Amino acid sequence: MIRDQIRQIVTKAVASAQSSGNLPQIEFPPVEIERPNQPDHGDYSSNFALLAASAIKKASGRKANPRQLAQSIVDNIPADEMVGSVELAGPGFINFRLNQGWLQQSVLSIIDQGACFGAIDRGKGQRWQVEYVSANPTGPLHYGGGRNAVLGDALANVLEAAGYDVQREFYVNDGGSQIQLFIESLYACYLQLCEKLDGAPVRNVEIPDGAYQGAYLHDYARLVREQVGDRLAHLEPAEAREALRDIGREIVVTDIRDELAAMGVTFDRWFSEKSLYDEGLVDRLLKELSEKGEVIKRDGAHWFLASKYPGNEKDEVVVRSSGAPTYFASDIAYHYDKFVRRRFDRVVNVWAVDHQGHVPRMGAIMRALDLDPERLTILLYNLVKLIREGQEVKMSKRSGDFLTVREVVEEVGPDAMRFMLLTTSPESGIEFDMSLAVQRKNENRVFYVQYGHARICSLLQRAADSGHRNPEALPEDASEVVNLLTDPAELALIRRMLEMEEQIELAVERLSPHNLTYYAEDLTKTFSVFYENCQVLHSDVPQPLARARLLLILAARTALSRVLSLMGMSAPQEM
RNA sequence: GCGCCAGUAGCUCAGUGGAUUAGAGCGUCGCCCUGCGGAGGCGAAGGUCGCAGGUUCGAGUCCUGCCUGGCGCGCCA
Repeated sequence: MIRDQIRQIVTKAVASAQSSGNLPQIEFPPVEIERPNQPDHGDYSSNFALLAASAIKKASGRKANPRQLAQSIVDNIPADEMVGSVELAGPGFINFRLNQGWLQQSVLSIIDQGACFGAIDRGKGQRWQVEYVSANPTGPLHYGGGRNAVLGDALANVLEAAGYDVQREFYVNDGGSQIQLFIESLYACYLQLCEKLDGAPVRNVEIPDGAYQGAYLHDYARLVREQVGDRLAHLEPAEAREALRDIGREIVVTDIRDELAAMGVTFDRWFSEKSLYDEGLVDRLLKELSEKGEVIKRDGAHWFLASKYPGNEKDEVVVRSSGAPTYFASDIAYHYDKFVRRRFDRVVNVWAVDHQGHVPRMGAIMRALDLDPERLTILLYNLVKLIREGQEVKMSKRSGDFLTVREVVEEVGPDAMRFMLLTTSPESGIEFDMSLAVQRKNENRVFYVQYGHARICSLLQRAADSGHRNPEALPEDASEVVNLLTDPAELALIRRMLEMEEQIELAVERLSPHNLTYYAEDLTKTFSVFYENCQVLHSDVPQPLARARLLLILAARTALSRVLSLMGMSAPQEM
């Protein structure tokens, strides 16, 4: 990465300045390289001399002049093909400018990297898991789950680009009371349907409090009937429910899977909570934790003594006095499975902010299992407010009448949905304006970016039609040709594209890929300026320059489609 | 009451490894089409970065207190 290389250069220069006696032999803070806001300040800049001055003052009590320190560092920076100039500026900043020839050649490197452009090796093959969505399998996804899906998926993409070995997982809560309630609700619905259509026996099934009652249940009931006819209506209720458990689970999980697939989100594994009970892992771990004194019996229930761990104020029930385990019991087994059995180095769980209360106790689980809590990160995201025609779209949760992910995707399209739900940092709320998302106008940022890509494709197509050879098969003189790219707009575009690695690193470092949406816009904007200033296919443009510019826009297409794919969006050839 | 998060331009939001003059998009007001997709480009106006202290040579960024809004504090998930 460019910034790392600059950091290396400065670090080495500091070391040689120290050994030649121009800098004192004290412990200096690590060299930081930043990107200045002002173009005048170069492409990269280091404030090291300012930090060094205060370090010297602290160590020796002597005042040091940061400008002089900077000068002795600059004096020790050797020539480098990547660096065009090194300047000393202001109170002691060291500003770097990239070499023009090096920038020009990097166009070829971008084309060469293709779909992998910007990949870095930060992860070094570490095994990470991103667990996201994990909505209760009791109905279609609430639109809010769309943000979870987009965030988790983009995060997984960006982690892969940064060299991590990533597994994407959906945890299916099919072991608890909610799925039970769902099955009973579905059973009641199914009985009504069979009674009506098949004249099946009338059964008075008790519908429990809080039963699910959304309209989708009727659709599911129809699916059940298509599969097994009215057979279940003739069984004893207990038997029927047992049979319906698997069928109902399969129907709802398939529904959720299809919804997510419609927005381009897929998983490597759908992990069943129930399987943790079936194989006895939950019981085993509860027993072990009891033996270790982490779980005790009190007031008829079994409690995990979370309060002895930092950040936890209360203990947590793992088995109710009724004998039914809570979700917390399976959470213990689930995380044991993730870290001990499957040996993930790190796990990120993506949760909506209303689950924030559970975060501390996850840390307690990790400690109780003798695992480093740092290996588990809970990524919380804020809620989504849907706006349509300037009005908030109100939901009635009581009747199960809410907008689903599927409906939002159908209304605005998967790309607009993904982009919009990715634009803010996770901890900020989102006002998702659906009316805006469908507008084919420039105030819609999604269209702006995709339009840029389509424009590039159109240009390349025109070039091919007018007899230019395909620039993707790099001509032999390519490295000479790109030296013709000297227009400020051309160089600005190259610089912008070269930010890709840093953007990927940033998204990974903060575990929040929203910066990609801004980068995509900047990239598109920089291309548009080039497009406005520099003709490609025009009789006035000499052949060699036209060829150079075709290589440049091919690189731009590579970069733009890369960032779109990291966000999980399509890169349309035409619109 | 306690905890977490947010408060930056008219609107929606970036920026939170402290650093040279605080950004973008939209909106508003001006420009630019006998040129590759005008779904574009250029420019202007617009901000005491919630308030008050503190640390620092330097704070939107770190610390403390307060105000406002959202969320969370069950043998629910």
